[in-house]
Amino acid sequence: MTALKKNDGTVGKALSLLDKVAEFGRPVRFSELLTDSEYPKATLYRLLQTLTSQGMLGYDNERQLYSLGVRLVRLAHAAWQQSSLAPIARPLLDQLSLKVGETVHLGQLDHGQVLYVDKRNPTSPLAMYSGAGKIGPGYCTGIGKAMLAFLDEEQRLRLVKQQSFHRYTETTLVTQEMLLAELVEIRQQRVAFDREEHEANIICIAAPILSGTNRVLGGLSITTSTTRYSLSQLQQFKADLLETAQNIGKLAESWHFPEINS
Amino acid sequence: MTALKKNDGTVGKALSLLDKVAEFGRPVRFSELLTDSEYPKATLYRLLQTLTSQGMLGYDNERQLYSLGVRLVRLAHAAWQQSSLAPIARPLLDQLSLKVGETVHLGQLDHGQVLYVDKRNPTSPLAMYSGAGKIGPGYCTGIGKAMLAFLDEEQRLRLVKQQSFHRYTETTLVTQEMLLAELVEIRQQRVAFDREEHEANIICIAAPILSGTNRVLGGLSITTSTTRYSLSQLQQFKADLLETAQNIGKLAESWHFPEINS
DNA sequence: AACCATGTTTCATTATATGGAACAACTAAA
DNA sequence: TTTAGTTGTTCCATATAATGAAACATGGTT
Repeated sequence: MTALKKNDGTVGKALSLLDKVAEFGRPVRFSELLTDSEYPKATLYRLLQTLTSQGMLGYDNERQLYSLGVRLVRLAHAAWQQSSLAPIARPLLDQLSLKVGETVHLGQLDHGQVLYVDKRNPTSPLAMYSGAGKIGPGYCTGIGKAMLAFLDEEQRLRLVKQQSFHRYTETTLVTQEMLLAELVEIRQQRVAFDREEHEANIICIAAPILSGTNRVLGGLSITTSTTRYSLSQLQQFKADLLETAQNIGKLAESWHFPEINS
Repeated sequence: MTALKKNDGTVGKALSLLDKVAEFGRPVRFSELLTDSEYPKATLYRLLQTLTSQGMLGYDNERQLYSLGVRLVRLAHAAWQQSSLAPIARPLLDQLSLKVGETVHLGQLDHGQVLYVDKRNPTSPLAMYSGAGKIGPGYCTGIGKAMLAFLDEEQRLRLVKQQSFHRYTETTLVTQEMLLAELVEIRQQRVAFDREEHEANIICIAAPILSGTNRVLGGLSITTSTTRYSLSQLQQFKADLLETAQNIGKLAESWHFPEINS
């Protein structure tokens, strides 16, 4: 699941622990971490101590539970602002969502998966963080396939091999071959569809966001349900979707950072 | 500014680099980091390599710029969900904001500063992340003072000493003594006021969120401007504020984590 | 009182990080 | 074209920090 785990010394080990804690999805005991840890007790213990003292983990003394620390929230705010497409794309997302009246997602590639960095839901405005930071599979979401399709061949093959191919629904693509064939199709059409591949009744149309040099920067999708639109009816959004995606790409491209005074 | 920097070995150094990059607020060059770095070139270089390969930093090859990585956004989503008050408090914030018709903030303590983890703005529903993750000073915000006031004496003194006491406005409390005196008052009244101490024309009433054992879990505030309410009129929110804060505390307390099967 | 599970500390050994200096690659000036 | 000046990358002997087996606490259970 977690892509590469090359050895980056102590720092790598410490950071992998953060993922471990995140995986649990709840505060976790030392012993729980120990059981499926590759490190011996003392080592694990000191790593946790370090991370805790650094504020990357929180520790509840009474209950002896480790959880992800608030420092992460602070850092992520900065990360989101300075290195995601979200701040740039914000007004364009607003516009698109308003125009089509459906849910709009903005995503980026992260280790072959889709990291959602922003979302607009025209019916119910949502509280913050409810969408950003979530991840989804690359091989069975519209944004994921759109981004994979437009990578250069080497990267594309590498990331396709990394996919876990879990069969979520009947239409999920479950082999590398099926996915690769679909990606060819997507490159031709310039849009990807999610045909209830990840969740029943949920469909979407998605496009990649490309830089001037055709590097994949992210992906954009319009999501709806089969009770509202048929797959073929989604085609009607294609023009608006492509236009917005292209505009975001342009904006990101021209986003040269202020003065770099050395 | 950055509170404690005890030596936590290599991991500590690496993490402090993340803060450095975050401080810049924009993608940054190697040489920029080098100039105000306490580490020699080679060391800094390898730390950056490690962090980049770990996805904690992103690197733009063409422009040679480091930025905070997407992995942080993913981790932070988990952190926010599992270790902040926000998910628990969400419905109560909605309720309070709706009832009083003013902006509501939810914050937690982070190294003597206020880390805002959620926010409700009744007039303009905001996009995600626009508020969560931001930090504010502890000594001149309502939530900050409310939380400081209810810490045990040892912690309170320690954190008060850490404050930087910058004079934002005429009413900012700029000495430890003034702040400590104010904190006594706050403990008596059970609410704190921000009397335009951080920003002109912005006032708020705030209360701490306490556990059953009176540990400070966070703080809650109702913010408005002097054009809409006077300071004394803010009193009218006191009952609702205290009730909500208490309910959040209770909820958090009873939030015992599912099964901890070893 | 004896036992067991969980968490913490010690310390000799080993592996890793360190940083001065050399090396590239690229620009700007001579 | 040469020379000097940036900025980024690699080397390698040394110093430092991480390691982990085992001993030690601590608290709960029979």
